[in-house]
Amino acid sequence: MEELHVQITIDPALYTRNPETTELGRNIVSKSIEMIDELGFEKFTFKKLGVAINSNESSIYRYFDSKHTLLVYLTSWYWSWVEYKLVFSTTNVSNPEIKLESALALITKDATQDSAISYVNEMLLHRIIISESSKAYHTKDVDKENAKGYYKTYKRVVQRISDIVLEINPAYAFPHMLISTVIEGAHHQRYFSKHLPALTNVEEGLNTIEKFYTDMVFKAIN
Amino acid sequence: MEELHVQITIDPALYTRNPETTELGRNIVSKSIEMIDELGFEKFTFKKLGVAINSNESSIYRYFDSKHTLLVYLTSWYWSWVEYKLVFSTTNVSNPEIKLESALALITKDATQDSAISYVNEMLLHRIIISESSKAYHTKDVDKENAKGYYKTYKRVVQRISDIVLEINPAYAFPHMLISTVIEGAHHQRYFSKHLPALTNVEEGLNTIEKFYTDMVFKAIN
DNA sequence: TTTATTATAATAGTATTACTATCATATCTT
DNA sequence: AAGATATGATAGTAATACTATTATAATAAA
Repeated sequence: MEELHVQITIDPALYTRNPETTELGRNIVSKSIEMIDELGFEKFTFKKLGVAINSNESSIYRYFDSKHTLLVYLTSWYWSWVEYKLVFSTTNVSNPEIKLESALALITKDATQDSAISYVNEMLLHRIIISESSKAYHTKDVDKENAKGYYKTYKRVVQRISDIVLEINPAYAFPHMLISTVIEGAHHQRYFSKHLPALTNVEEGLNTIEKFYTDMVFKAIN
Repeated sequence: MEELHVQITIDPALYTRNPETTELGRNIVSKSIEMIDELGFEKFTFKKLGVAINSNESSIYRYFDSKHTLLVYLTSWYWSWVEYKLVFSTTNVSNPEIKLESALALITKDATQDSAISYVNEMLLHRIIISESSKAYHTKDVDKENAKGYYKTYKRVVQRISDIVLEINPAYAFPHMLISTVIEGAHHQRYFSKHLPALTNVEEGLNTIEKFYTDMVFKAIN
């Protein structure tokens, strides 16, 4: 994929100062992605991040009011980016089967190097989504946060792909279930293939995950 | 389900003193299930647990060497219990399709009140599994912990159901992927239906989750 | 029954975390 | 050059996830 002019808009509820607009903000986002990938979310702290970017813990708190909202911000960023690619690859495609196929490829494929936005390493971000993103909504505060719109980009992506499913089969009753199963499933399988291979049947270099879920979806909706 | 004599054996790697064998141990397990369900895993602490059971934080540490291993212990307990029910409901059934159907019902159905073991509230435990269990293996130490056998009960359940799949279709290439997708998917859908309904299509009292995944599995393997 | 063993309780302590508050300084705008 | 705003530095707090030590209570062995 070439250098694209992507406009990724994140809900202001997810930050106190918009990190896109300043050097420090972009450093925070950029380095936090690297560090969460490296340390895992639990061992990642704003203090360590401050040291790593030669800034101060207190300055980071001016952008994000908690470690948790930063994680939600990053997942939201990821889904915005997926949404952008989804729209890009499906508009002007009239055949809904083909649209669905590229949508499924997008959500099940392994991360590829991208450089749509200079300060975000999309490959690392994808890895974070796989190993850490479920922590974003497995909180006691989900309902409150959902009401504030924290997860709406994710929901919108699911909605868009569900709509393609309905174009193919308007009578299909479970499009959202099906698509969220594929999304979460693809993440799990990729995680399992690396860490708990007994739970999967992934073979290197064969696109097993993509094929498995594409097959599953088309069988389910017909 | 009636009162059953269930023998649930947990790997000694998951505790330092076996909680089954003492009153205090059983209290720890019992109350921790209630408290994790109520507070969520993050806000649950050994100190609060100590207060709740009129015991001391330090005493709890003699049974479990961390909050994290307690969670792994509980998930292992859950999978042992599922395994027991699985074996119970599938042995002496010759038709593999029927076996698979009851296996799928077991892993996708809503929690029912059970009382196989007095000090474990299986319904609450099931709720914990749905909202917290993914935190058990989404750690930077997965590989180390997997090597120690922390997740083997879960893997064994997946293996057993995969074997039934292979009885039906010996040529099917992705049984583990399929079954772990169903297990994780069913948990997610149940969580989504409660907290993020835009991601699902569950309707009250219609067994949507069970039907959806049963249909999915049989379509996938044929 | 005394003794030895073991389990539990009580207390204290530690490094770290996830913040908040305050104030000084640097930078940018008007 | 003045005012506004962003950042940095420092300090502080309550809580967390433990560890270590010592005392006491309950149980088992001699």
